Amino acid sequence: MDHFSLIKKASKALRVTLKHIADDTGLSIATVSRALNRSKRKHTPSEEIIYSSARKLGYPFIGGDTVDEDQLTVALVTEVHEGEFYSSLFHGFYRASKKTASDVLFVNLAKHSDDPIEHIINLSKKYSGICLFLPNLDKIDYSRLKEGVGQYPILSLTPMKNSKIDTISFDSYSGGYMIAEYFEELGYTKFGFISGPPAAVDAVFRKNGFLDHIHESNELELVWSFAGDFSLSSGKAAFNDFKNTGLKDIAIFGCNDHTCFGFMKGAIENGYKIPDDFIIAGYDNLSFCKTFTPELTSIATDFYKLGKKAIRIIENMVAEGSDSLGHKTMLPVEIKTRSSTYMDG
Amino acid sequence: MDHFSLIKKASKALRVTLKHIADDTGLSIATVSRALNRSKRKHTPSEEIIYSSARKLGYPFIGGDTVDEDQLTVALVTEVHEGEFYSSLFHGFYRASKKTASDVLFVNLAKHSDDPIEHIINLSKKYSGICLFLPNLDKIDYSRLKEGVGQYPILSLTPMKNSKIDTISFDSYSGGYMIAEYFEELGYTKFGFISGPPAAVDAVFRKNGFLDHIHESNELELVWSFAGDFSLSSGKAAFNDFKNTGLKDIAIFGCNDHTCFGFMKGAIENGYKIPDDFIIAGYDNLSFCKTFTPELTSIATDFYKLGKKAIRIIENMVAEGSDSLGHKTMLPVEIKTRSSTYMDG
DNA sequence: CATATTAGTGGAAATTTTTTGCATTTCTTC
DNA sequence: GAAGAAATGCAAAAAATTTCCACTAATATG
Repeated sequence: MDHFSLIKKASKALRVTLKHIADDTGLSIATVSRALNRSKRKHTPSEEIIYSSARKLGYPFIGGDTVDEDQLTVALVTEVHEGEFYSSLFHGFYRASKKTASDVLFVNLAKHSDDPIEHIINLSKKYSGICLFLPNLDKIDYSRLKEGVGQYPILSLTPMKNSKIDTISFDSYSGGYMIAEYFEELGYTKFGFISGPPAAVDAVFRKNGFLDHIHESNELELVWSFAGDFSLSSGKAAFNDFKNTGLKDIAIFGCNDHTCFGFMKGAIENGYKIPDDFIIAGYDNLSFCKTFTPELTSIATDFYKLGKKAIRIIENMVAEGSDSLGHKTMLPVEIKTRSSTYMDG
Repeated sequence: MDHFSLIKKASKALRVTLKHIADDTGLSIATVSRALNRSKRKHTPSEEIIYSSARKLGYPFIGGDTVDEDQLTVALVTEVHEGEFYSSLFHGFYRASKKTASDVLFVNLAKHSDDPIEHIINLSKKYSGICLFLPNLDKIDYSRLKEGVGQYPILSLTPMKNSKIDTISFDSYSGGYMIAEYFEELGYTKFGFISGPPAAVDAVFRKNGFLDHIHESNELELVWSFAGDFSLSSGKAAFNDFKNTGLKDIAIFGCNDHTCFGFMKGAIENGYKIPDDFIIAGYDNLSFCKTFTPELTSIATDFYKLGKKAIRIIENMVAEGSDSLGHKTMLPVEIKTRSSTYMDG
């Protein structure tokens, strides 16, 4: 079973029996039993009514998705949002599940749900392991979760400072660092930076990596920075700020691609030439990096590898009976250099 | 319950009982029963082993996701792929599920699965209704499906010619038509067109709508067309073809946004000015339409409305006990005009 | 038109599964 | 090493499911 699911609330688990269905449909228990156990559906009126009632009441012995023995089922718990990111995440895990013994089931958790933590704890009864991508959870949530699931394979895909739960994420720090190194190799000494929302731990790591490399060298200097929020419009705002400084020959790192697109859009509309007037690199390697003119240099993250590694970690936890104790796994990222940072030809 | 799920194979449903778990764990049936029925988990070694075995074997009475009475659960069956489209689709249905009495569960179906049709038929036992987005299914598949589920609420989101299953989709024909009308209003008489893959029925409708409006008027003329495949690179190829014609002052409709981005990219690299040298409009209204320079005029589809309408249709089918008989529902689309088709300021 | 034939159904017995009472064992703590 | 707490297994009790059998209604047959 590889599910994608989102469950709302867990009311008290009163077991549904054939008697309930019989009462609900007005038929006898015997009839209900027979209808549900027929190997081939007959689609008679009674059968339709029985199935419909069984679904409504949640009778457990319907739907033939029996689990393969020795196959783990890992739940990837997220909130669905718009944007390329979620498709990439799901698709990466989905591909990974085909290459591993385990299956992945996508559980969408409603943010405003009565009690998301309680809900995740319930999921732990059903699935062999859980991967969480829920950037909105705070430390208290994670503590409750850890308390609730006990020794259980659980893994967060959101880097958390000082978390008691194992995390796996991309090595954002190195990503930022690589950008700075690359800018230095190209001969730039004046650097600029557009930050993301301070609450996004991941964005802060990107920033730290970038700035740390600058500070390691006396030749390199951060001459401009702007507080963005990951959005296209904040990229545009960043450009307007940048324009007023009159700076040129500067290498800019925007901490995600969207911000860079906004910045470049503003620049092009104001007659700037990229990479002549400045060079710029982003983070995420969205498919649009190759669409934009100039094509945007960016840090690529591989969601297939993330999925594979996450599943492997869960599998190991299950096999060894070991616990999630706050280990951090970082996945390498890759720089994709394109024409936003060098001349064509 | 609002699930997102993908199920692989359905082996013969041998019912899992406490005895199986007891045999598997080496504990007694009584111990297993007690462990599974405790209101609060204790996370003792035995309990962990019991839960793990229960999960592995697929014991049904675990995981407290009891279904709300009178609430329908609709399964949206897709294959997960990369790209903004799937996030938008999932997010649209997800938002819609919050506004309706029903819940949506996303089922990802492996294309290469042993027998996807058999699998969907099994899903029909479990869920109140099914929405399919599986463009790869052929007419035979749909017939088998219809045969297998009998009178059951099922709905396809892929337009099919002559399908026996109800379909709901965006009004692609009108989308193409609107583009041609809009081009005419702007005063253009020479039109160009880049098609999509012929297998994509939806793309063919877009084309038909566009061409039909051209043919309705004696003033309008299709002076150039190119066979694309929805990809960025086919858009670039289209531009190279277009360049050789030397045409100017032409209004081009690319049957999806990606193709247009490729076309515009090629044009800009060759020193063309948009919208001065030609105007262009796409289809899908991807978020990147606003990012590109010039911003791309496009046909917007509203996935929230699609989800809401699809759920309503399923709800009606359930309420009236009516059948899926090949009705077609078209959802209006909207044109978003941007600077790829008119001057700024 | 009466009479086989067939499919569907409910009652109740038979069977299976789950829960619970109770004695025993195991583990922990002082 | 003993007392108390927790966990376990056995077996009885309870609950749930399946099966047997008789009955009914609809359809087909002579």
